[in-house]
Amino acid sequence: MSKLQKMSDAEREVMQFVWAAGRSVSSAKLLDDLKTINREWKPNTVLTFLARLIEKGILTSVRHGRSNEYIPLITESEYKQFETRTFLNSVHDGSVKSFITALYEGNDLTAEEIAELKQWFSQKEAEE
Amino acid sequence: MSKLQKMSDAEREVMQFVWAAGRSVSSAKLLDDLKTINREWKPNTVLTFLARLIEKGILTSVRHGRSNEYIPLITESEYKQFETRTFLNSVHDGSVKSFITALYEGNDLTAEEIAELKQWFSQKEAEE
DNA sequence: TGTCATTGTCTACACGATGTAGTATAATGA
DNA sequence: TCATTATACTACATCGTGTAGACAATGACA
Repeated sequence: MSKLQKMSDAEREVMQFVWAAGRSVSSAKLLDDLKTINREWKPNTVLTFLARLIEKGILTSVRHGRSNEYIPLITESEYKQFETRTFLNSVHDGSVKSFITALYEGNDLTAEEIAELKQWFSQKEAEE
Repeated sequence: MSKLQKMSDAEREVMQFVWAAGRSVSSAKLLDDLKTINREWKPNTVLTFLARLIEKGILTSVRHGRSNEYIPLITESEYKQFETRTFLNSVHDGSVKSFITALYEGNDLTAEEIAELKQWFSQKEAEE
């Protein structure tokens, strides 16, 4: 419940798999999927993460027989929006330009990225 | 010392005043400046933040008589670069476009911002 | 030159988040 | 009904953070 809070790193890793699984996912499948990356998490550990994701307003679950089905309450994209806006406000006073400038000054923008973004902005502006 | 770590919120507030003060600043002036915003920090509390900023590789100090002079080791701009890059990697897999897209989809970009950024990119591209 | 006031460093502590997982409980199928 | 099994509850150490007291060093002044 409550307002939508930030995920921890481990929670984020788990959520990535939930989102990847589609509309909903059983814990069995999730546990299984998680084995593919070799995180040595005990099942209970993952269940704790899931419980916390529920507390944080990111997930919900429905009982299905004796196991749970987990269902995202928000999309990955929505979550990224949330994190992005929060970050922008705290570090860049809400200014996207300050953000871009920071990257540019750190030589963190390649010519390709610049071109790609320029393109993107032109298109969006045209759409207005 | 060490690698340059993230500041906490309170540390960030203090650092803002250090940066604003110019090349270096005495604790006396800093304490004084901080009084202007009404943070009810005891002097020792601020001193703790300063000590931690030193540990985190963001500040250094020189003894000057019986008081300290605090000197930033990095500029505000450099620090923002660091935070920005870290954030981009953790939330957007390093992709600036993913970042911009998130803002756009959240309706967090005004037409003005788009225009401004488009402009900015055109110019940068031209400079290449 | 010894004492005091000032400023800094060290130490402490409570609280919340996080990673980690054991134990208790409830539901199901045999 | 009872063993199985997946979930919920509880625990706990560690770390970051805000907060600040106690103790130490050092100039300044009598």
